[in-house]
Amino acid sequence: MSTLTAQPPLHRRIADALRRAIRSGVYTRGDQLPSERELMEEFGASRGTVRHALATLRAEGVIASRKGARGVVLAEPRSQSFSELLSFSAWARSLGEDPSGRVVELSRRYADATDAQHLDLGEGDPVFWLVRVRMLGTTPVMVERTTFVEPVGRLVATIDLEAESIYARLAEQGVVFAQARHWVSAVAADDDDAELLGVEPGTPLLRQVRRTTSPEGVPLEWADDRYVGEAVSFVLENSSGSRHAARVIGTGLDGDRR
Amino acid sequence: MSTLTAQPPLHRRIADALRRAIRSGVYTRGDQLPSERELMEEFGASRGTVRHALATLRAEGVIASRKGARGVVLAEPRSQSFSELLSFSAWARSLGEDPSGRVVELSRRYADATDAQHLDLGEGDPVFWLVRVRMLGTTPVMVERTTFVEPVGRLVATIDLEAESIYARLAEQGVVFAQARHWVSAVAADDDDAELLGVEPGTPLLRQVRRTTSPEGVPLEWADDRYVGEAVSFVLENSSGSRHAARVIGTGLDGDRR
DNA sequence: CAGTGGTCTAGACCACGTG
DNA sequence: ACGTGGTCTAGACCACTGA
Repeated sequence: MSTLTAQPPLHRRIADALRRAIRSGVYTRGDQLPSERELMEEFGASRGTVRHALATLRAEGVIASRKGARGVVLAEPRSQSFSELLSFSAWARSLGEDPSGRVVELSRRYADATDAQHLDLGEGDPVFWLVRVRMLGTTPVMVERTTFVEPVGRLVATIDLEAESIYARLAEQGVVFAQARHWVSAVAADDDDAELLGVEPGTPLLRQVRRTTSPEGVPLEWADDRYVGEAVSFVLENSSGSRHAARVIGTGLDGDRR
Repeated sequence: MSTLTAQPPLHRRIADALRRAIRSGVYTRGDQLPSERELMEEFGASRGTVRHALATLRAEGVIASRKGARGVVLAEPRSQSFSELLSFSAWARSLGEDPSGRVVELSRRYADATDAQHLDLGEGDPVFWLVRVRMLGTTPVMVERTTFVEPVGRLVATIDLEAESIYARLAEQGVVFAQARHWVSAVAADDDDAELLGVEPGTPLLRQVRRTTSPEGVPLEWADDRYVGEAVSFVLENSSGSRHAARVIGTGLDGDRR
C-alpha cells in the first residue's frame, strides 16, 4: 500500500509558482506579468488552466488585469490559508509564535435564539459551549467563546484542549470546516472580557463573530472572538468584480453576547 | 447617436439570475442547486460559462460545492458592490440612509514615510490631505483621513465635497478606483477622534486602513477611517480554496496615524 | 496595427457522492 | 452504476491597449 501523494491540480501549481516568483522578487509591485500565451508555453497548460490560476491570484489581490493590457503585480502574496484564518494555533505557528490556551469553561447547554439562528437549530436543542483564553507566549491575546453543534461538541469534549489544535483533531475525525462568514467590529471590553484578558474594562477589542460550515453547507460552530487592542488586524481584498466583503450597519447580530 | 447599453456578459447574467432566485426564495439555505448540465440547458450556455457564474457565487460565500455532489445554498446574497464598500455615500444610499459629510481639512502637503510606502512615492512628493466627518442623518458615524496622490488630489480640490460623492465625480473624470486592500482593527479614540465624533476619548473605534489602486495597479489614495463603536461592521467570506482575507499581527502599519 | 485579456463553445476524462 | 462537480484541452471571436 504505497501512499502516493496525489499531485495538486495544474492550475494550483501554476498559481503557486507565480506566487513564489513574486515573493522572490522575479516580479515586483507594478511589474507586468508574462502574457497568458507565454504562460501556456512555460507551464505546458491550456489557456483555460492558466486563466484559472490567474483568477485565483486576482481574487487574492495579488495581481490585477484588464482587457487589452498585460496583468500587473499589485502586492506581495500573503502567506495565509483558510486554516490559518480559522485556527489560532495554525496561524500562530505559521508566524513562528508559540500559541497556547486556557480553557475557562466547557459545558453542554441548550440553544438560545442566537444559537438557533446561526446553527440552523431550534431553540432548546443541545449544543456545546467552550470559552478559552488564547495566548502568544504568556500574553493573553484573545478570548474565544464558541458554540458547537451537538455532534461536533461531543467530539470536542474528548480532545485535550490545552495541548492540541481543535481543528486539526476534528479534521482527523472527519469533521471538515470548509466555509466561514465573519463579522468584524469593535467593542469595549466588558467585565468578563477584562478579567480574562487582563485589561481594563472599556478597553477597545476587535470583535470577530464567525459562523463556520462543513463542505455540505451544514453549520458546525459559531464563535465570538475578541482580540486585545492592536494585537491583531484583518486584511481583506476587494475589486470591482468581486463581492467578498461588505460593510454593514451594526453587527447584523444581537448586541449581546449570547 | 443611440447609446445602446451593452448587455452584460452571459456569465454575469447567469450569476445575477441565480442571486435573484436565492433572494426571492426559489432556493433557500441548505437547498441543492440544479446541476451544471441543467443550468447549461436553462441559460443556453456552455459548461465553462455556467461554471464561471458559479465560481462568482462561491467566492461571495453564497453557495458551496464539492466534487460528486450538487452545489448547496449557504446564505442570502448580500447586495453590496465594490463601490458600496468604497464610497460612504453610495453605501449609505443603498441602505436608504441620508449620508452627509463635513470637511474638516483639505490641504496640499508632502508625503511622509507612511504615505510614500502606501502610494509608491518618494518622501517629500506632493500629496493632498482630506479630513472629513461622515454622518448618517445628523449622527457622526466615521472620521475619514484620506491621502490622495497629487493628480487625483488636484481633481478632488475642485469638487464640492459637502454635496457630491468624490468617487462618483472622479469616475466621471476618468479616475477609476478598481482594487482595494483593507486592514481592519480596533483602536481607542484619541483626543482628535473624540472631538470630531462627539465621543469620549478612549471609546472603541473600528479602524479601517484602505489602499486603493487604479485598474492599472497605480495607487490613487490611502485612507484611515474610524467608525464609532458598534455603528458598523465588516462582513467577509472565506473558504478552503480562497485567500481573500487574512489575520495579521498588529496593523502591518505604523501605529501612528500619519 | 499587432498583441492582449475577456468571453464563449464543445468536447473529454476523472474522482467522488449517493442511491 | 450513475450522475455529479473538478480539471483540462483546443479552438474561436471580440474589444481594448499601446506603440
